[in-house]
Amino acid sequence: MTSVSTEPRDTDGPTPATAPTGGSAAQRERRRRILDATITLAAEGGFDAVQMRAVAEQAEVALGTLYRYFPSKIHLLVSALAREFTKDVDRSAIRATPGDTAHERIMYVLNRRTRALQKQPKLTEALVRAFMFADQSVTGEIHEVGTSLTTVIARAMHGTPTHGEVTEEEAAIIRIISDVWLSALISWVTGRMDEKDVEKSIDVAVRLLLR
Amino acid sequence: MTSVSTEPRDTDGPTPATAPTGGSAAQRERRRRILDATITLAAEGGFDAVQMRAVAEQAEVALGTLYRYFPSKIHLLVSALAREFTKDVDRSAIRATPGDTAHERIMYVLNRRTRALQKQPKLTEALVRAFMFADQSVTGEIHEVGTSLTTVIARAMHGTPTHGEVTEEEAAIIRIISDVWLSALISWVTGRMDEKDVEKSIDVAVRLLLR
DNA sequence: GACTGATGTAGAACGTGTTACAAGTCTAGA
DNA sequence: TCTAGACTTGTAACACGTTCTACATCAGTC
Repeated sequence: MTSVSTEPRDTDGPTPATAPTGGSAAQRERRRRILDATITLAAEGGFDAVQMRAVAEQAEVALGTLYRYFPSKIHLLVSALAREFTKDVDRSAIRATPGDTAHERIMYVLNRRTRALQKQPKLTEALVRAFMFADQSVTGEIHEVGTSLTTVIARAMHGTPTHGEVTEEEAAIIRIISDVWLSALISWVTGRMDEKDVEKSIDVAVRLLLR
Repeated sequence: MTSVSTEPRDTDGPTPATAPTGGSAAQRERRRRILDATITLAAEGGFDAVQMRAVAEQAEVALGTLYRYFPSKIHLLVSALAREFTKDVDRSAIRATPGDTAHERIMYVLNRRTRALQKQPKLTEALVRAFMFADQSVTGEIHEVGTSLTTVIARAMHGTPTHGEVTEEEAAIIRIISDVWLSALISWVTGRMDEKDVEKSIDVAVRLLLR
């Protein structure tokens, strides 16, 4: 309970594969099944449908095991989000982003991601709400998500899949764009913006920041 | 349950004072006691300490009555936030904001608000997390908060307490600043940023947007 | 003053996230 | 093979948000 150390893992026991790698093959497999079940349930019924007992049942693990792998529902959902975003980063590394200007390229990647999320509104609702609700204990997973997003935007900005250096100013701009995108996503999830509003608000932000 | 109307109030029954005004004096008084209890509990122990039974007890109303006034814990907390923010707006209407440039004035009001929030970290945590977790049913209260924030920034931008017109572009800039401020606040609440980071990130955003 | 409908009260009950625990199973090393 | 310890299972229990029920109170109307 007194986990005040800076790194939240490995403080008090033999907790297994909190990280995607490590552990036995059976453990990695269990972890995969759990995250798959999470995504499936979230896609069907959103945040409320991701019930720990249901996830455990669908993943064919005991409830206690589920909690051994993911210490809370929020950790579980944010980890699922992190896994999805990581896939995106890998994809963005393969080829250059289409578009002639930084503005066009950034809008391309963000809109593509936005539309993908909007095709699965329930899933998005679950993941975004978990992300927003996360407290200090989820710092690691949150950071992973942030890094993925930053990397993708940075690559789009430069137009190359290579991981070029970014200046201080560019980093600041990227952070602001991320903030705006996330805020817009929240507004969309909670029904305060429609798809057009989301694209528009990001477009305006990018235009103002890159001028 | 089928409250798809644009205005969420008065759809299905004799629900009393959802709005701050209206109802008998005794009802306004109960509403005030409930929100006071909410703020007190939140200030002491944060989101988790705002337990519906505890709020009801401290406000000296029955649990059922509490739910009649505020249909969920989230509504309750966001309403409390809205009340606090409204006080701010009233204050900002009284006198001009100090500062020679829009940048200085905006930073002045946002930093003042930020520091006030940081003096009561538990309270802020409770309010911000509720705000983030709010779903569609809380649209009204959320909108109230957003309007307050926008108004305060707009006044600071122009340097006058009068409610002058804002251009499309100014409105867009204000929205982005709000987004950044909120994101920074979340990061601070969840321990991913310290006070300096918050001020800095807003300062950078304002500088980039007002240049 | 008595009736009536809305409002408030007290407390039980339910659902779901989380924790606890006893017992079974698997793995590494002797 | 045997044993120790970690891991997994199944299940019960607990906490808190939320709902429900039966009764009390209060305001307005006859």
